[in-house]
Amino acid sequence: MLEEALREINRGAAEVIDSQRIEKLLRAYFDEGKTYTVKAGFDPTAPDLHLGHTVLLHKLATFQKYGAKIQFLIGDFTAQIGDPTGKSATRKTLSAADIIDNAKSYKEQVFKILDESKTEVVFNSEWINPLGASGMLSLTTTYNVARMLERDDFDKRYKSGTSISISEFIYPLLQGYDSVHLKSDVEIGGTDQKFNLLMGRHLQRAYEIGKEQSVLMMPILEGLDGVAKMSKSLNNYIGVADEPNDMFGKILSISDDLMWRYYELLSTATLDEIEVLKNGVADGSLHPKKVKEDLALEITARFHSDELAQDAKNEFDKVHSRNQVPTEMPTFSCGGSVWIAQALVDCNIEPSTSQARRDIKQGAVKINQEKISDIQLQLQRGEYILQVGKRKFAKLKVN
RNA sequence: GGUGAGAUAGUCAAGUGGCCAACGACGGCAGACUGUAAAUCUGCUCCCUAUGGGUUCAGAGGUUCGACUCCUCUUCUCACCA
Repeated sequence: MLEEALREINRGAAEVIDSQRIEKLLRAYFDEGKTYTVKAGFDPTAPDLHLGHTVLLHKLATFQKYGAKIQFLIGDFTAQIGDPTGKSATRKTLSAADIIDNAKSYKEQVFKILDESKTEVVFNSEWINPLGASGMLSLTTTYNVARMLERDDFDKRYKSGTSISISEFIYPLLQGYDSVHLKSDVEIGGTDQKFNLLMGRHLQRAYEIGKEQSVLMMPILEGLDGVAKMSKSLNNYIGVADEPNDMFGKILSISDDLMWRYYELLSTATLDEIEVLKNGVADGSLHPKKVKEDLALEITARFHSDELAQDAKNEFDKVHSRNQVPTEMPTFSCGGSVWIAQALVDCNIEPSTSQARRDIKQGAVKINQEKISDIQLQLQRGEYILQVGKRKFAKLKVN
């Protein structure tokens, strides 16, 4: 039991600092039922979560399974500064109203993964505000500029003469101070957070609270391309708010290699179960597509429902395996006869008539399932199902 | 503050008076093959009812029959010096 817990907790982790302490905490839980605390901080600046963000949530859920109380920290105070991690320029600050809004949408999503009864949601302004000038001052005496500048991002900016505001030096200190106040036993975060996470240990020592948190770092999840990190700006993400059909389709489109990565970091299947799947695929008794479908179903169901996930799968099979037309698609109408290229643009499935022409030439455009090749084609009165490529559909009524 | 280098399509990066809507790479889209896989191969990749036209190469002027390429100023980036 203890061994299994350890394996699941270390699953996918990039680095663990002071894992012996984690083992002790688990032992105390199994032997005496003692609980412990695991902290994870979230910056309420990004309200639209994607699966990359949920990697940490899953890890927290695993901890909950093994006796942890989660301190889900919303960095409402620190968000006013902006985490300098990985940034090459000073961030602009957020208004208090924005922060509250973002925090709210966070909570709606988070409990699809976490057990609410074992989670405490806390805001760090609660203890940072009362700190006052003197509290802040004594916090700054625990560290020095030279060591702060050891950080890669600060170092680069310093050397290149890019501005670093003093408040950005304060950020890691405050994040670390959160751990002092919360007396966290463990803190988890992404590998990019290493410096800030270690600051928690440093400050817990400096403030002599009698423990030093263990730190568990999770890797940054790769996006749909399997190479770059998942991010909205790279448009290789799966948003937790994506429609079931999109979510299912996106997951099924990842490569088989990446699928295992997603299993490791995003599935609730145990390591043993995953091992069985891997062996099955390796010896040919399991089709990789089936395995991927199960993953897509699991994840889609988590953010929607079993039923909607199943619907998404059926829809997917219909459109892609049986080459039929989707049940629902955006519908447009227009009057008179329409030039096909213009119609495709009007239905939002082509960005320009130039692009539409190219696609028609390449045989990528279908009307009512029939490939067309005539660029000059005029659509007369009637109802048409327009299709570009494999996944762009629209219905057009010409009156 | 001084000197030098540079700003080109989604990104990187050629082009240094006409052959440039602009080489190439990546990305993206599409086709073939499939499991909507991945890998691979092929085509396309500013806009416009198009064997033609229009707007582009940081911005504003200028030289020229003609400029992304030359000149002037502006803005911004980078390197070295102080």
